[in-house]
Amino acid sequence: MTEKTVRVRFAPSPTGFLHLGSARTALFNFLFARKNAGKFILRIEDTDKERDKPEYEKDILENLEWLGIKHDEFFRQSERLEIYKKYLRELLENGVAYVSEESEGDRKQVIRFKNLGQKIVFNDLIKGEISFDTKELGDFVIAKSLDEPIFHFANVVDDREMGITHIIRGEDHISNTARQILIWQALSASSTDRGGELPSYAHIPLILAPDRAKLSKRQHGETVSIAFYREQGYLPEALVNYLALLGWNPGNEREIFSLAELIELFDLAKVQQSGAIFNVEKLEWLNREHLKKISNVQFLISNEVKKILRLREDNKTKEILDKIAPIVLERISKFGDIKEMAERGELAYFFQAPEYPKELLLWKKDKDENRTRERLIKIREILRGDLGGEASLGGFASKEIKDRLMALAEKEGRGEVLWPLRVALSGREKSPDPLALLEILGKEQSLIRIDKAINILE
RNA sequence: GGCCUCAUCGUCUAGCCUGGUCUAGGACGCCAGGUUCUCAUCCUGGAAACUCGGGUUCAAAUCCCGAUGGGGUCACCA
Repeated sequence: MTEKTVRVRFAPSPTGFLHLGSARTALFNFLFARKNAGKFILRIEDTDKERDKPEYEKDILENLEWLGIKHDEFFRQSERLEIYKKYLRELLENGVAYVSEESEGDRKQVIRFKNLGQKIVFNDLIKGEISFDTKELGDFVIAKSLDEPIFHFANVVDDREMGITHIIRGEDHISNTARQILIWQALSASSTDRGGELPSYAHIPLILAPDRAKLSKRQHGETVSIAFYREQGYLPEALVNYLALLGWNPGNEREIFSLAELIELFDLAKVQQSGAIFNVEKLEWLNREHLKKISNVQFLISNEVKKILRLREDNKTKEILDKIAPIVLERISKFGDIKEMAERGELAYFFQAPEYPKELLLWKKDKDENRTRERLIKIREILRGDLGGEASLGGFASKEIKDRLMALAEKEGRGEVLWPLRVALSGREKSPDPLALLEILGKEQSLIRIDKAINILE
């Protein structure tokens, strides 16, 4: 049996930014095409002169590319008006369509499809058998004029012309399917040049907002657009992974996938039948998982920190950036979180000595200023290498230094020693552990900050 | 409202087709405990679901019917 080459299309209209739902539709089409060694066609359905905007098309193209969803062929309906006109004429000549005089609407004449009102049954790859009685559709409009086809018509003509074998789209199109099949059949009967079997349909469930309604720009704002997540600093691979998992799963418990792995595993039969609520928390988790996987994550984090803190490019800065990148990685789920860290003051102290109130130095279980000061002095002695005259043993923040600090902490109480040390170094009640801080700041800077703390307690 | 469609933890889901192995598994989130002081990470544990009602059957989350509930769609938009 020779199977026809799989050809699928993603057909957005440039009336808005690429949003979560359409991106997932594009993704499923793309995965299906790649999995089956077929072609993925991108077709811009810009037949609505009033609402289409070039910047929306640009946004769709850019974000699809960002996600890694590459098309094999590209079309724009506004450039194919002659083709629709040809078919329109043909249907008119055959009496399948007719020019109708209108009393309502903004045209006095439109082209309507002569609907015989038959029953349409099709087998949806995801939903199963679906049947419609097309009687209630009436003679629907297929074009405003010979030069202005509307969606249903242009869409079907192109699916025929482009040899589409599988139509994978959102289930909000289910009710459009009946009239599109009607048009398809009419075209099949009248045109001589292109035959073509009716494509298979696969209507995928919708992505829902937390209120269970279909995601829409109007109701749910900018959080529905891909660009929004891109700006927040999510990884495209995480978004692709999450979108794929919304309504599809491989049938086992695995959840982390690269695009290549998704292509390998994708199967329409495993697509869900009911809508799925978009959950940012799971996306954030997935993004964290992907952050851990990408090789240049430390470099990217360093750059981001440098940019946000407006740091100079010197060796010392670079050294610190390299050291804090892993620490930042542990605390973010997306690159955008770095900015928030900076705003909360969780970054600046790495690069300049912090200001803090004296009370912060005091550990909750021992608020005595003198004892705290004495402990800091002991810490200073250890760091200087003043204790026992063995300063030459190892470098700064070496195992010896750490062992001594911990020995002191064991003796005096961990919180009693480590808390004031951390505050002295970071000026904050929440930070990485003080030993790590010592390593990042270096001997000189650490001692400056400890001296400062000792002075504050004087 | 008509038509179409769907229904397992709060959320994403496995299991359903080919009934028994399901006292229903995993993940996110949440809660508790642990890991050198705080935070983060990590580890361990925990709470949490088969919408309801009939039927078929020795046996139903799984098959059938109905109810209820959710969603979609009803343009000279796509």
